[in-house]
Formats: sequence, C-alpha cells, structure tokens
Amino acid sequence: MSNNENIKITFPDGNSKEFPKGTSSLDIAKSISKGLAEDVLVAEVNGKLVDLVMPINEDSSVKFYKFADDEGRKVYWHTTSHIMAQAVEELFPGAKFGVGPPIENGFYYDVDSEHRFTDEDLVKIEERMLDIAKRDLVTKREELKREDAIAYFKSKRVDPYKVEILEDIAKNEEYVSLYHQGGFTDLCRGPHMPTTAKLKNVKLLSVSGSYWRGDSDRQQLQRIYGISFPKKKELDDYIHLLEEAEKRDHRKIGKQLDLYSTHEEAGAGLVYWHPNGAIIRMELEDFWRKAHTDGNYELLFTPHMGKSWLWETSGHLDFYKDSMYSPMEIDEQLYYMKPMNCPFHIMIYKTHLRSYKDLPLRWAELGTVYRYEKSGVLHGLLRVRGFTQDDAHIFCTNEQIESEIIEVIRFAKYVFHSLGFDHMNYYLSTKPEKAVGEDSLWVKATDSLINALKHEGLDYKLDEGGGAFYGPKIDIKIKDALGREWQLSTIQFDFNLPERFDLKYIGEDGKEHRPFMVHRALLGSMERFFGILIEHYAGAFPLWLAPIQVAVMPIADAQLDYAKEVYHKIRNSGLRVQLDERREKIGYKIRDWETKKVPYMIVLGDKEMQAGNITVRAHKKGDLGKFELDAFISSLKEEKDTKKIN
RNA sequence: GCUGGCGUAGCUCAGUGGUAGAGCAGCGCACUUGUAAUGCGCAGGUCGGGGGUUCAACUCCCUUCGCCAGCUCCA
Repeated sequence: MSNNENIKITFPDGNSKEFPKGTSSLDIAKSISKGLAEDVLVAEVNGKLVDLVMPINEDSSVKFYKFADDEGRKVYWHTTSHIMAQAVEELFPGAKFGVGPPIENGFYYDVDSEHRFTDEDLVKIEERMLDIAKRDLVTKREELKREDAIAYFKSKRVDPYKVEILEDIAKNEEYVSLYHQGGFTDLCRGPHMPTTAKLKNVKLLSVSGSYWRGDSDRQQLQRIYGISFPKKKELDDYIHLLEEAEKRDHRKIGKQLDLYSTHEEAGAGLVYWHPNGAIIRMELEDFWRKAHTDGNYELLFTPHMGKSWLWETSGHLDFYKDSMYSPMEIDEQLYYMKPMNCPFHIMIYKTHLRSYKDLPLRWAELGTVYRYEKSGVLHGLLRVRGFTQDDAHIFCTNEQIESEIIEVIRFAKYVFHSLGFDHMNYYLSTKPEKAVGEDSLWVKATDSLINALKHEGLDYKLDEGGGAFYGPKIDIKIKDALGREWQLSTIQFDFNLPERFDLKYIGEDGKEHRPFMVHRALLGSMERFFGILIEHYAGAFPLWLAPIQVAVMPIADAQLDYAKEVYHKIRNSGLRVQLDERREKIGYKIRDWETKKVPYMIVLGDKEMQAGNITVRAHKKGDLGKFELDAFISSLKEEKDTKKIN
C-alpha cells in the first residue's frame, strides 16, 4: 500500500494520525481504545454527523459522541425508535408508520394500526425490542433516488405516510436514504447506531393520539412514547425520577398539606390560598419586599383595572385582546382587568417632568393581573388565569442600562440562592423579524444584555430572533431538586411603550430624551413560583417558610402543663408552633406531624419534665436527643433568620 | 377544538343491570401512652349534570360539564 492511499484524520484536541483510505470512524475508535469503540454511538466527520461504519476517503476531522453527549443520545433514541417500529411491525403486521424522532427525553413513533395499543401491549413490544437487540442486527444505510424510494414505499413496503413524506416534505431532495435492520426498512436521514445490539434497556412510557402532521383534519395515529439507556441504572434512575415527580406534584401536595384550592364553579384558573399557603406567601412577600427595598427599588400599588384608553394607548387592545378578560361597562366607559402592570407604572412616571437626575427609577409591585388562558392549558398553579406578578420596571438613561442589567442579574441570583435554587441557566433572545424600534436601539440594548452576562461571567444560550417585538431579553431558568428546568425570570427591554406613552426626561443638555424601559420579573408569578417551590421541596419547606414550624406534644396528660409552658415560650419567641393535646399514643402524634412535614417536633414526657429540658425530633431525620429549651429556640431563630436550606 | 382516559363519602379508591362499599380523616366511648397508625362504635354519598332504554341504571345508550395526558419538537 503506497503512502498516497493514506488519509489524515484530525481529532478535536488538534492531534492527527494517518489511516488507510476507506477506513471507518468505528475502525478509528477501535484503534484508540476498546472502551471508546464500545461506547461511541455516532461520529462527526468534517462537521457532519455520520454512521460509524461510513468509509472515510479523504483527510478529515473526526469527533466521537457517546450517550453522555446530546448528539449520541439522540442517535441512541432514534435507533431505539426504529427498533420499536420493527417490534410493532413484527407483533402487529400491517401497521403503518408516520414519524419517529428522538425528543428531549426519549423518543416516539406514530403508528397507524387497526389494533388499539394497551399498556400490556407496550410490555410485549418492549420484550420484542430487547429480542431484536439481542439479534445484533446491523443497520445498513442505502442511498437511492427519491423516485425509487417512492416506488419502494408504494409497492414493496406499502406505506402511504412514507410516500407522503417523500412527495411532500422531501420534495427538493434528489437522493434520500433508507435504513435496513434485519427485515425492517425505514425511510430515514440517519445517522444510526451500527447495530441493534447497542440497545440495552428500554421502557415504553405511554401511548396517546396524535394527528398526522399535527393536523386535526387528518388521520389520527397512535403515538408510542419511550426512553432507552445503555445502562440499567440510568433507566432505573429515570423511572425513579418520574415517580418522584409524580409524588411531588404540587396539586397533590397542595391538597395534602391544605395549601390552596381552585374552584371550577367559582372560576377556573383562579387560586384560593388557604391559611397554610398564605403563610408561605406572606413569608415570600416579606422577603421579596425587603430584598427590593434593600436593592434600592421603590414599591408601588396600582389598580386592578383601567379604562380602554389605557389599553388603546399601550396597544394591548391591538395585539393582546384575545388574552384579556372581556370589558365591563361603567358610565358608558369600558374597563378592562389588567393583563399587565406596565401601563400603570407609566402613569406614575408621567405625573412629573422627570430629570436625568431622577434616573434610574426602579419601581416594583406585586401586581395581580388577569389573563384569559384557554381552558385546555390551565394546570394547577403553573398555568392560571389570575396571578400576582413580582413585576418591576426600570426607567433609565442610555448610559445606565448596562449597570442596571448587571444589577438585575445579581439581584436574581441573590433571590434564587436565598430560596434554595442554585442552578440557573441564561437565555438571550434577540430581534425578531417583526419588531418595533430603531435598529440602533436594538443593537445598544442587545449589547448591554450580552455585556452584562459576560461581566458576570455567565454562560448563556442564544435564541436568535426569539425576542419580543418590542425588545430583546434575557430569560433565566432555574433547575429544581429533580433537575427539571423552569423558566421564571425575564429581563426585557421595551421600545414600544415609552414611544406610545411618549415618556421623556430632561437631560443634562436641557433637551428632552426618551428613557429606556426594562420590564423585569424574577419569580414570575407568586402562584406559579409557589407551585414550583412545592415541587422543589416536595412540601417539606425550610423552616422560615414552613406553615407550622414546631409541634409540641406531651406523652400523657401528666405533662400537659409543662407542654403548655414550653409551647408558650416558643410561641412568644415568634415561631409558629402548635400544641398537640390529643390523648393519643406518641407514635400516632409523631406520624401525624411527620405527614404534615412539620420541621421540628418536641416530645415531652416525665424525664423531660423532671430535668426541665426537651427532646427534639426533626422531620425525616428522627430523634435528635435532649436540648435546653432556650438554646433550642435560639438555634431555630438562627435557622429561620438565615433562611437555612436543609 | 380534537383523540384517549377519568369523574362514586372531606381524601385515596373498590364496585359493573337487582336500589352503594373499604381504608384514612371526622364524631363518640374506653385506653394515660416514649419516637411513623390503640381498640370498639357512630355518622357520612340524589355514584359530575341532564335525557333515554329497562320491571329495575353507579352499571347500558345519548348528551353536557369538568379534570388528566397528548395533539410543537419534522423522513
């Protein structure tokens, strides 16, 4: 073999090595290590994801992806969905197939079959999939002309859905690819894992209806969802996560702990905060208010409704009317419940002629708004029709915007850390196609957002063109205890409202200028945040938020007087405490307070009464032993005041 | 809106043509108790609403309301 039969392969670390022409990335992986060859699922050759078995015929850069990488995981799940289709075809001959992509968590395949799939079928399909995996079928890619593929799906393997995909979606492609594994063939771009044997653990999760190409006038297919993992532990962990999420469902815990309710007969999507929930809300609000006044915000209160003039001027009646509650007529004037607080804050801004010396103005309000959400999308506390935003508006000058954004980001970090959320992700959204405001404003504002993120040393994901029509924004998502991401905060520039309401300030030059306006919500809404908080803590709130912080329980009536003494001392120290006087066994009382997730229980029997001390039990942790009452109270006050997270 | 599932006691659920059941919670009585359920008893429901079939409907049929999951993530 002469030297010119070799090609040069460059790796991500910059190293390179020569291989014979026609070598595959799998061969390369094997030459590096056995482990890599085992784990690698797909390769990126010259920036393009390809099958591992594809021969490489020229000098190339090669990168390997395993299951731990997004790219590898997608391929793993994609091939799994093909294996599922094969299993379905074997078990239910005649089934036709729509689309079967990998998704954020797992994969699905849309199936058209006379048979209606049940949970028992899913188990059978799973078993068959593992059987197909054991057969170690090699996945083979075949490229052919589009017309030939159409002919194939019209005659050899009749599937009208694939034909439609080829005739419609893929109409601009000259060549398309098929993937074969054993007797199964599917139309697919790929790439795929080299063999079905890579599939080790799979769980089919659910089956639900879905319309062919999302069109409710078309055929409805059965969509089977599933997920798969190379390691059994990963699958077990995932199933555990699903179970845990179900246990933590805020609607369930909200009922168990008597936190809130909603009433369809009194208006869907409107939240009633029960005493226990109200305590948590008051604590959150107190914290929120103090944080804002400490952070040099001023607090506002504004009305719940406004005349149509306000919403005509703001433009909400033009672009937001469908989401607003219908107006009520008073004195021949139309009044609307507010869907946003901004116009009200602007009204306050306009009560004075503002000077550059007044800026920045940072105005915050816990403002309750009403938005008409479709009944199908309402969901517990997470999607409601009436909610209280922790809203703020910052009016500032051109020179101030960057430092203001930096402050908001720092403020958000502080607030979330205090509430027990340590993982935050940042998303920057830029100018969409339809937008108001001059380009120079967009550039200036977007730069200030980027600079602020960089200044704080924060990584962010870019959503090009994802901004609102009135300005660019940063969204902040937090991760909860189960690793789920929730979008809470948003920091948005607004070039629209200052224009519409003709906001101005007098600059140093004595001339009128338009201020920048930034909308900012941190928690998003009290209702939604409450729901997330419930799930994050699974109802076992940190001491400062717990509706009942301490339960005092005598073992028998003989210690009741002593228990009352202890109870009053704790109560007078400002802690939320309850005395359990019931004549029940101590085991019964403890179980009861444990299920209420009360952080601390104080058990008082003869021993404690005689020694003048207390025995403490902590939620989930059990007996902590004996304490002096005063010392215990001060440690609890410390825990409460520092908002300690357990 | 569409598809599927569900709607029975305060809560969690069983019942499937012969006029409704359990556990927990509640109330009463007894027990005076040492770290996740003491025992016995009582009470509690127009089986989501309306209509129909039937001698008889929680059960079957129609209709309506609500809840849950999904209907976007492109061969």
